[in-house]
Amino acid sequence: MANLQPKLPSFQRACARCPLELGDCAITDFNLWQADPNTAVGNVASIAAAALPPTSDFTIPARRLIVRERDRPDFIPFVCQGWAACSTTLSDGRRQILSFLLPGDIAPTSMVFELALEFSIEAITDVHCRTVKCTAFKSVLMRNADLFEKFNRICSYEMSRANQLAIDLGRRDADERIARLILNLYNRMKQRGLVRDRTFDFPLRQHHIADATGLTAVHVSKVLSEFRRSGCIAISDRSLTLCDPAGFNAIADIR
Amino acid sequence: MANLQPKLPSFQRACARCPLELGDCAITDFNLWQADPNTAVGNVASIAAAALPPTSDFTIPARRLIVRERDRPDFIPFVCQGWAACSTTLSDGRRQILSFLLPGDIAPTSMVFELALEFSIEAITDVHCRTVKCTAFKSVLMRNADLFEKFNRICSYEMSRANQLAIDLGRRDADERIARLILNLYNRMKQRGLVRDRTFDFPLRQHHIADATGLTAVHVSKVLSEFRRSGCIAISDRSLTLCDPAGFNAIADIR
DNA sequence: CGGGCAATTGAAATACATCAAGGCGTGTGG
DNA sequence: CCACACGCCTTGATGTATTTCAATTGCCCG
Repeated sequence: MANLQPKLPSFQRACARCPLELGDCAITDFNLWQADPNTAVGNVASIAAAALPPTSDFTIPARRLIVRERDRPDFIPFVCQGWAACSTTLSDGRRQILSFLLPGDIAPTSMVFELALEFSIEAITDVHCRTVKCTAFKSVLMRNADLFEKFNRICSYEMSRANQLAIDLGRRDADERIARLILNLYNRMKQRGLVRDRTFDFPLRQHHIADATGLTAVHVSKVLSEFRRSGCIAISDRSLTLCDPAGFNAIADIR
Repeated sequence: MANLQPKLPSFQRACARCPLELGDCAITDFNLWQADPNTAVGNVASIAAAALPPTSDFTIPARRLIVRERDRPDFIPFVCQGWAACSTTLSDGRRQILSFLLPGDIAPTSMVFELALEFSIEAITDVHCRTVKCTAFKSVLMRNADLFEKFNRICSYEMSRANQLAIDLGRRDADERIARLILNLYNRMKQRGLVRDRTFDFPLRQHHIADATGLTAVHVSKVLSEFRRSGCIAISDRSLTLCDPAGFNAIADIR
């Protein structure tokens, strides 16, 4: 994977700019850098070290599951590098992706409290995770009002994103759904400082877009071709450029 | 409305059986009966009375909005009687219903913490509500671990319902969506002791079903006709009977 | 070199939307 | 009391967005 450095030092390199540049990063929010003394800086280090839960790190290769539906993991992962997808699969194989996890994201917060998972999390690229034990995480949240509030904000965001998804799937056509998905990813990457010249890493396969928008991969291919032909976006070599933001927002019915 | 008694005494009558018969009722969970001395019984009365937030009651006629999108109400309503729908509307009029509120339900919990609402709540039948101030409710939750846990369970349920909705809208056809909606309502009414002989009050218009399933009212009419013709369900006079549970579960792709 | 995943493209099928007309029940104003 | 409008449901005819099927290509990887 082009966007992933080879070994564990890679984690630190990718994260080196994190507490400074990343505006919106769950790992920073929850103070997990501190577990790595090399990355503890500024106000991050000032939060009570005693409150820190133990973490553990690992890398999952692309296309592998990180957690499986109906599992009961006792940890919750944070994504340090790479992209992942949360999805559920029906008995006959139909699949719906509920959310994408980008670098800096925490997995769905229901993992902290729920007994059995209602979704799988699958690595799209190679994914470097840092995980926290649920019990430890819960007790940190209970003892630290600030972290608790951050956690609640994330829960609210999840809820509102889930509602948005339902509206998009129920009441928007294919063009709108796909354009909105791409813009959502664009904006989240931008918040994290991962967009340069309107261009960002875009590792999704068309079947990921299909499963996220409730369409088929064939139709996604046709719509994307049309988007490219009209000059709104350009996709090449796993990266996407937003060529005509105004036009694309119009397609996405934004504003 | 057949299922609504005339005046305020009606509230008490409808609720008289509540803490005893209703297995799954947010109003009971949060101890709001206690505000009415006549209905405080058993362990309900045993919870610290000091922790009780003040409530206020009112009735909203059918088809009226209870709260409007983008409003910032400082209260959260509980539904004592009647049905309501939470929905969002796009600029061009397309509408998606995100959830139905049945007797005993609390409105979406985001109302407690969010600043601006992302949905409207509309009375389907005449609705009798009991509302609680958000600030008072929050402080009760913070002081009472038991209530806090109940609140969290409701949040989790909301989240998992929102995900279910996305899956249904993204990956299931019209028959499945409609059957699943009806079964979901059936089961929730049953939990509340409001199903008798497989029959329950069903005040939804076909356009409600359409807006909840992402279909048009015309198509809903055709699908429902087919369901009736095949003998799975019977609908008459605002009430619905589940004639063939096994067959209907099969249509809904359950189990 | 073969084999599997990914993307593209065209033709045919289909699920659902849209359009249109009619019926039925209910409230309302003359 | 009737006329009329209006909301709600039904049904058929037609239109269309998206799926399904199929064939082809490129590409990466072993």
